[in-house]
Amino acid sequence: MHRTHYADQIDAQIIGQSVKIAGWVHRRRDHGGIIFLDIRDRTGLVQVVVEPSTKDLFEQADHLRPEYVVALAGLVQKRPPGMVNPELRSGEVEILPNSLEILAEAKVPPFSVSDGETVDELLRMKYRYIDLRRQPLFKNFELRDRVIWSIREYFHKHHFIDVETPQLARSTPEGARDFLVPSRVQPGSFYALPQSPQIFKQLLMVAGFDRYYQIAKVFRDEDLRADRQPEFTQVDVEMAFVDQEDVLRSMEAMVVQVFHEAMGIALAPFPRLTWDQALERYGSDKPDLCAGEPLVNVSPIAQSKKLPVLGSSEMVAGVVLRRLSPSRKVLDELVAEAKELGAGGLVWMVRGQDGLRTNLKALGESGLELLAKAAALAQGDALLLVAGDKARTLAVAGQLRLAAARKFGQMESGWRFLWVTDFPLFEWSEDEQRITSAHHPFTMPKIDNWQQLAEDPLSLRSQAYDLVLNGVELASGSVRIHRPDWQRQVFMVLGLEPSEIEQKFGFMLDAFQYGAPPHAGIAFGIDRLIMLMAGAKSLREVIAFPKTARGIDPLMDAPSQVDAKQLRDLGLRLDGPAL
RNA sequence: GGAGGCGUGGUGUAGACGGCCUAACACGCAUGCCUGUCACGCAUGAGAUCACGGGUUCGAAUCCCGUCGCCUCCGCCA
Repeated sequence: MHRTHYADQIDAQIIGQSVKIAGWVHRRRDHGGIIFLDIRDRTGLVQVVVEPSTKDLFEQADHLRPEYVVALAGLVQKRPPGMVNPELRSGEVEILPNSLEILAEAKVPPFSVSDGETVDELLRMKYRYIDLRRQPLFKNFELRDRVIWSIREYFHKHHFIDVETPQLARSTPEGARDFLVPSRVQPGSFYALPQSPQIFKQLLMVAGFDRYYQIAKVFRDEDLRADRQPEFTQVDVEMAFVDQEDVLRSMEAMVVQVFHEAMGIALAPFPRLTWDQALERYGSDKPDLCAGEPLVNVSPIAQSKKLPVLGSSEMVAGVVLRRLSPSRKVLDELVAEAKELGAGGLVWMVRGQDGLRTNLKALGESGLELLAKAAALAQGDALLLVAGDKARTLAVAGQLRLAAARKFGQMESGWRFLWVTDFPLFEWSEDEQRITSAHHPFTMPKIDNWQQLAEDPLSLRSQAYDLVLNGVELASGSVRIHRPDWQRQVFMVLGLEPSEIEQKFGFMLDAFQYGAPPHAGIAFGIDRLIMLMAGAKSLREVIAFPKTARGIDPLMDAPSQVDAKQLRDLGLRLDGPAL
């Protein structure tokens, strides 16, 4: 072994001991007559002093450069009085070496490991192994490890069984675009990389596994975002003989444990909203509770009092700004922002020292007072009103609420979890001109009898639920359909032909005929959770080797072209601009 | 597919009003000096087709057009 101690184990406790350490040269401070080396390993730094009396060592130390890999043995000694560095965990001591071995030399790195300077992200990704040496990035992976460890511990403790499911699966309709893998053995056929282990885990329930979890890599061939990578990791869970309440409770307990164990944070119980409530109050199905109070629905007042302009709208939703006394200029900016978000306009009112100011005088004294009262406007408060059809108005008001909170620096910090339940079962796809599943086609409807399903499918709610943290969707799940006849009915509503159902889902319906227990599950986007816990702005900060916004891995230079023989083996011929 | 931002030595930035740019500053790098530093200090030096291509102009890092790359957002993401 090259090492007996890590840097963070070198401290005043072991003064006088001989130790061996190994790591990278972080910095060298050469005073001519004496050389200081900061040796770095993943735990931190330790200072090494090389004195000219040890001539060989001194000459070697003279040759060292940043990022050289070294191993050295020496004596831990107390630093001279006044020379303590309180910034370092090992700052009370230093190592006086008696041997020093250069294990590897290093080119000057393309960017500094030690200075913490912001570096172009493409360069960081190309030299990811160097970026990962930098403390801020490495810390994210320590956190990630603690989180994953805690998750596994929770599931193991609660009798869940970790099962791996195939990465080479079949393409299924619905959902995101699949990554396809051509089969050599079956020319002309393709596997699909899983968008989730959904069907497999349901089959495991049929198999009687009862409680399953997996930390699973999943793949979606869609455009990337700061919080979306083409491959990412899910904590995938499924439980048999449970209802929605059981899943929510168990998963909430899991998240509470993770925050406690990985970060020492005690979370409050998670509030819950139905999907309808979330939309009505926050204009979003993933409300950010950090962004101040809910929207105010003043439609009833506007309509019953037949207020000018607003009274004829289906929905009038208000964003309340407390104690900001916004200036005319700021209000004009908000009007512009609202229009950018898709509002026809924005009505504002501010309660100043001498009454209510507004950009819609037609409301009159009494109209203004009514609205101001509904929003409980005190002096300095402002109310921003968006009006129009319900869906659009709520969406715009919801975004305006977030934009305003950010603009005025009123985003609270904290961990504001929220369960959103009772999602719609279906939605109408304008694109495809057909009904699609809001969650996925295996979701149990919230209905009293199955006659309802075909009557007005778009009005139905489902036993589906999301976990939201600070406005970010963290997990999504549902109670599943476990009866083949019910499942068939849902497929029919989705417009699948019976032959198509047999071909694409026959195996699943078949399985359900052999005794399928009622079951429910959920999947967490674990990268997103860790991103939020780490305070990072992008998933790339918590994934070791991520891809750029255009799906490129600049380190390996993937994806790449392949040679003709590979294509021939697969029975593929390229067509189009790639050639 | 669409919109916006950015691209200047190895790194981070300044320069953007066209001529003061023969491109500046900090860090890094090289060489030398220095026995208590910890972002060591001091001195000297090397290092840039100003992303690429075209245009306007007597003259372009700077203005215009196009291309490429990175980032953000919309679409897309059951």
